[in-house]
Amino acid sequence: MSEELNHVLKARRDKVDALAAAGVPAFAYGYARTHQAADAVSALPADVEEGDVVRVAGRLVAWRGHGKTAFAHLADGSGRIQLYFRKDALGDAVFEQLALYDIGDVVGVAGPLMRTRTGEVTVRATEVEMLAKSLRPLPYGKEEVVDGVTIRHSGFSDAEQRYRQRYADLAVHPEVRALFRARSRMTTAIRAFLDARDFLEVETPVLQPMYGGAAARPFTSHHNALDMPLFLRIADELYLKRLVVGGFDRVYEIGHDFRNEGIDRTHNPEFTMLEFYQGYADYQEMMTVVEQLIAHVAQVVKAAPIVGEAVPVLTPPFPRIEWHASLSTALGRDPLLCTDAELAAEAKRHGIEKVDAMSRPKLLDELFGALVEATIDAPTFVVDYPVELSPLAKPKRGNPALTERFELFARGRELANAFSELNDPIDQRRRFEAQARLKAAGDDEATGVDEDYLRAMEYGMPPMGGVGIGLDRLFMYLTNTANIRDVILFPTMRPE
RNA sequence: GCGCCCUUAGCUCAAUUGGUUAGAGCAACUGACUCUUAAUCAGUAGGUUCUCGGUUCGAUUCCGAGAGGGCGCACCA
Repeated sequence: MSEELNHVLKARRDKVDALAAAGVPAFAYGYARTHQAADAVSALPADVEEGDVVRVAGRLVAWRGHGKTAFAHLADGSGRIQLYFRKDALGDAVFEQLALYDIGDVVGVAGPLMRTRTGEVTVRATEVEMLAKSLRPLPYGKEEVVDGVTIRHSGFSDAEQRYRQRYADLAVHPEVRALFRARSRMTTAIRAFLDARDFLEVETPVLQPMYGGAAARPFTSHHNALDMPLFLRIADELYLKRLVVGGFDRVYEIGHDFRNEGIDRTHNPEFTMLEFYQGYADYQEMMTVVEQLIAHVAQVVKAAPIVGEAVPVLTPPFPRIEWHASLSTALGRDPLLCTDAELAAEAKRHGIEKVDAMSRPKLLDELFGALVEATIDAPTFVVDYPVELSPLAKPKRGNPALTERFELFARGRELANAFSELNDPIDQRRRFEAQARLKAAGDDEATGVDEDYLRAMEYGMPPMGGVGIGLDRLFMYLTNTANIRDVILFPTMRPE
């Protein structure tokens, strides 16, 4: 249906022409509203039959014509309200124009509030105005009541089309709007939480001459005037820590990171990351901040309409388990004392595949994932990871085989990752150089030596705790959503 | 990247073992109806069955290739 309009679309185009012929524009410039729909509904006192004149505007979502009268429902951001049109109140000419109105049109209506025989607050229209003619029918579903239970038939259930045409998905699904409102409230709550603790929200480059702060394949681009490559960031970390050097002791950023990797139900190429850094704090302090933050936003999302029911009540402190002790218990032996061959044998025994191709850190991580992470349901901190698994964290005081790092797990998934941040530029240079060797050897996830970052560290970087939280994943956990595309307004899709 | 499944009217779905003109609800169009709310009633119209190729007297149905999507696996410190 590219060139030839089908009859449904054709009929709507014809109505635009018919409106134009009557001197009525199909697309307006504005409408002076006095009430949102929900406010208008509550503006009629219970004991009053006829109230004030209101002006409401929104989308026609239902239409029931009755000859010389018609009922309709109009929906806006607040909810919906019923409209009542009478030929004798509107006049013949205006009433006949209503034939040119369709479900989906954006209209403005003025008139006094009234109550119908069934008690529903309704606008008895004395004026009606077309604000935007809908040329394409929205796929509204239907509701029916079977044995007293309301069953909603979605008119728009194809997941692909809902992602591609999120505007239509939102327009016909109030629960989808509720979900994304709740997500926005979560972000607002995070900002309020951090702002109240003297964190400064900052913006750091998305386009970076050198990417780092995580291990991932980047998106690459090119700046024409400078004739140089630029990369979309894979993490915020290194720029935020530069700012701590500069004297902003507490900073945070909420923004998109970009990773040029596979797409599945928990991965989108661009995703929302919260990172925050607190000078003079170590990872123990950051654990307290994280559990308070998570518990707070859970409370906020729980208060959101419709989606709140699924949200768990979280009460700090969250349990803490040690990486080493928990894996040793699950394994029945000390993993750090095992040879590589013994680790590979254990991994195989626990159903992990392709163990022969795995490095020692990878084997440790796989074993922990299979034996411990997968069993964690309620939010739990895993602390003190082996140094092999944590190249960016400071060594643990008193045990240099471990690092001061924690991850927060819930429902088997990682929600947060944090360290006592490495602030020794000499050590940092060694680690960068190791990365550079991997990169030279063909590892496309390894990064190079970031000389500017080293220069910043050499000026003196305060000790600090740093935390990264993937906000898409956090929101998925809170609302029990299985697919990341359901919490991203416009997920990445192949071209149609 | 691998495996399984899906793609039929604007939307949601049917179509017997491969068999007549691919059906239904909603939406649309025409008409009736001045308190309806899944409004109701009567009628009309609407299709490149994802694309290309093959098998067959005959393909929505079977086979091959391709496109898009879903789920699972792999990858993602």
